[in-house]
Amino acid sequence: MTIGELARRAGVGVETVRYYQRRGLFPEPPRSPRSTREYPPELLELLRFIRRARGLGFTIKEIERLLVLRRSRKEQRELVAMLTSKAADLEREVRETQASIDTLREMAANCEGLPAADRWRLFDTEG
Amino acid sequence: MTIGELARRAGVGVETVRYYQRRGLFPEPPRSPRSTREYPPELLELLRFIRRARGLGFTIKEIERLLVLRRSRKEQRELVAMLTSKAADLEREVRETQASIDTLREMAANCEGLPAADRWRLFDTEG
DNA sequence: ATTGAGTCCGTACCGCAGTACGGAGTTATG
DNA sequence: CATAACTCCGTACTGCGGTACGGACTCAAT
Repeated sequence: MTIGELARRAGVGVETVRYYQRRGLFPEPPRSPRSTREYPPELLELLRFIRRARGLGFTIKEIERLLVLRRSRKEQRELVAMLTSKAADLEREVRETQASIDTLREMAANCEGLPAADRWRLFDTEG
Repeated sequence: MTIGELARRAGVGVETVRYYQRRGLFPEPPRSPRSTREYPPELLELLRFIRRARGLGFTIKEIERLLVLRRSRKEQRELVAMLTSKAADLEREVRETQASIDTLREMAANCEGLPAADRWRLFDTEG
C-alpha cells in the first residue's frame, strides 16, 4: 500500500500519516524499488486504531502508550485504567463546561429585563 | 496603577496583560513621567471582565466583540445572542464528550472478561 | 512527448492563549 | 551605594494536532 491509499482507506490525510510517523507511532516501513514507502496491511488497522483513539479523546502521547500495551499483549489492567481515567477526565471537563452553560443561560435570561447600565454587571460575580 | 499591580489585582500575569494589549483589547494607556504605563482604574474592571469572559468559554476574538458592545451601551440583543450561542456551542461540545465517556466506560466494562486477542477489537467499531 | 497524479523531504506555518527570555533602564529599600 | 524589584521592548518559544509549501522525482496514461 502506498501512503496515499493508506491515508484514504484510514480516513486521514497523507500529511497526517507522515506526522504520526514522525511522532514515532509506527516505524518506518520498507521501501519499494521505486523508493516509495510500502505500507503493510496491518498499518491500515493501526491507523484506524489511532483515529478511533483520537476520536475518544486520547492524546498522541497517550496513544503511544496504548500502542505499547497493544503490542505487549498483556497489561489489560493498565488498559482498563487508561479507559476509566480518560473517562474521568472527560467527566470533569463536562462538569466544568456545564457550569459555564448554566451561568451563560442564567445571564441571558437576566439580561432581558435589565437597564443598559446594569447589564454588564452580570459579568461581575467571580465564578 | 502600574502593570504589575494591575495584573496582580486582576488575577492574571503581567505578560498576559501585555498580550491582551497587543491583541487590541484596550488602547495603550498614558505614560507616567518615568515612561512606565499608568493604568487608570477602569482597566482593572476591564481586565476582570476579560478574565470572567475567558472563564465562560469566550475566545479573545469574541471578547473583542463583547467589548465593542459594552462600549456602545446598546445592542443588548446581540449580547443575549452571544450568550445563548456560546451556551449552545458548549452544549454540543458536552454532548460529544459525553458520547466518548459512555463509549469509554462501556469499553472498560467489556474489557474485563475478554481474552487478550479480542481486547483491542473494542476499538474497531467506528463511532 | 507531455501532462497529471502521486510520492519524498525538510521546513514552515496554522490557531489558540498565553509564557519565557534577555538586555536595558528605573526606582525603592536596606 | 548597591542590590532587589519592577518595567519596557521585541522576539521566540510552549503545547497540541495537524496542515501547507516548494522543489525534485517517478510513473501511468494520453
